[in-house]
Amino acid sequence: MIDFLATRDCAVTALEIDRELDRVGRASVYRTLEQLEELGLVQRVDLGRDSTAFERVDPTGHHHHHLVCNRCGRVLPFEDERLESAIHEVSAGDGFTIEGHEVTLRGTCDRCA
Amino acid sequence: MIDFLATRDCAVTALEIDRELDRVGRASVYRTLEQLEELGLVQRVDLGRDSTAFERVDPTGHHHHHLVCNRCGRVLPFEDERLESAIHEVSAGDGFTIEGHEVTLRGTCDRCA
DNA sequence: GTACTTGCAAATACTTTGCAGGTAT
DNA sequence: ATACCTGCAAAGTATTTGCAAGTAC
Repeated sequence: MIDFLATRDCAVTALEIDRELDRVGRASVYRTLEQLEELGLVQRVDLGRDSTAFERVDPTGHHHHHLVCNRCGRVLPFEDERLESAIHEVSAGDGFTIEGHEVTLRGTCDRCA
Repeated sequence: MIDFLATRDCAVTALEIDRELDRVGRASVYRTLEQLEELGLVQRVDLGRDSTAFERVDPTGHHHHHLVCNRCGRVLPFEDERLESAIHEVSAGDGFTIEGHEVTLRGTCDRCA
């Protein structure tokens, strides 16, 4: 299963993994994802679909965000340097310590337009 | 229930609404939220908690994003003009038409620090 | 009356947990 | 044998749907 996740750069849901890997039970999928998340190798991304998606964390710190199609649910990755720096300069104030961020853009993809 | 939502500026989950309003059944809460969402009066916000949260949409177009505490799950609103403009300039390319966006910052709140 | 809305209960979907059996040391 | 990992099945939680009863017109 680890190998399978390694082949996917972008978000995959727990059920997708379970569906594609016949030899692995659902329980193990969830348990493994939980462990990988604790180790910081995998990250939970909430895309508003029926089930939660996960994706591997790039060890170089490089990361992307997601475009989600409102019609078909397709998820596409994107990157934007300006957006990243704007986020890093957000001062939350109030003693809130920011540790991570997540950006989701919603709209209509080329196939559904 | 509409009145109840009107009093809350920031994200509330369907179950919180159900819990606080004794006279209203769960089913009606979900059905009403669905209708309000279609009318554009309420917006679904996915904060990675167990259940999906909703919040009312400000008719002036003014809106905020969320800080979510990784330890206690508390949700705080924030706004940032620079962040908004950076998002509006993201060109998705690939024929993807952006209709909305959602930003979630995760970290530790003052109470949990 | 008809049309629409409600709440309850049942159904469905996703996720977690208990447990028995298997593997590795 | 002990410690750990697995899958299955059962339990738990969130959400949706069917339906009968209630309200509005």
